[in-house]
Amino acid sequence: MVTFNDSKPTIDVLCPTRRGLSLLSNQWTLLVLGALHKGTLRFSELQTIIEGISKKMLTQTLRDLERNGLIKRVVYPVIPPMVEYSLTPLGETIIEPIWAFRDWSEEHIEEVERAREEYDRRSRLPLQEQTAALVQQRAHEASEL
Amino acid sequence: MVTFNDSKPTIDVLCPTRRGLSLLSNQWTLLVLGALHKGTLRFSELQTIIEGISKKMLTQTLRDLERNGLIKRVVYPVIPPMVEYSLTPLGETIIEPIWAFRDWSEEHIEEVERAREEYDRRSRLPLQEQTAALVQQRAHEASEL
DNA sequence: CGGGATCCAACATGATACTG
DNA sequence: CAGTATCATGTTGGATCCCG
Repeated sequence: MVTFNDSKPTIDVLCPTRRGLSLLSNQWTLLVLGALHKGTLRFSELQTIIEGISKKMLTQTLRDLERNGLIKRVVYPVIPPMVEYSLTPLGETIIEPIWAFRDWSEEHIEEVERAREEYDRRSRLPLQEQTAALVQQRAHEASEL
Repeated sequence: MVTFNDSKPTIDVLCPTRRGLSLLSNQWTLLVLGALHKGTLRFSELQTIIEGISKKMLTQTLRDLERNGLIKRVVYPVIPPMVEYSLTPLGETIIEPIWAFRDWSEEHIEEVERAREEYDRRSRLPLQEQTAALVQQRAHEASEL
């Protein structure tokens, strides 16, 4: 079986995994959740911590996370405004999978990037040399065993 | 510390997590990897299994995964063509984080969806009633303790 | 069968300006 | 400070047609 829901041999549009995947529709979501892991942060603190995020995307990401019940938003009626964000209990539960992915990235991302460079290098060669490069590669792999 | 790389108090653009995140740039990547977990599959099998994916996106996703060294592509010189895809050893390593996310989704996605409906329902109310709804909510939470 | 090439609509996102 | 609104642009992905 290759299913994600252990009931059909297809990966159904409505299986939990795909519904969950929709939460990570933008690349910032996971980073915001990760940043909030240690506790409460203000809007401006998040924007400082998450390098490169625009105000617009941070706002939008925070709204989505709040809407999905993963974070809590607290507005203090002061001037200038102050808004604090923190994980809800539900939000805390998603930290573990995020850490799993972070750990995988730290351990394997460089191998991925090496593979990518190798692929790109090879794709710039004429066809005949590609075959030769592959033979080389196989010989290299064999020598590692 | 809220960092993802345990070196700076920011989530750096080049930290492993963000470089890893770029692998999941499209929503199909994770599903394709999951589908290949049990073994080799042909292009057409993948398209059948992953409900809703277009030929174009499947092709593109498979190319990216191959480029990143996560899957292997084997072309059999027959007519009609036959192409088989399978995980590389590197690709196998990413299955565990994927399963972590799948398990989280199965366990928590319904709570997320309930929160979302609640949020949407509440946002359709006039402001005064929103406050009342929040008071209700707090009372409900308190009764659960 | 497993693509590649092209066109086009929808969406995502950055920049900028404005506000309580 | 923490947003919202608007505009401009780039990217994505589906549909379609073609090919060996």
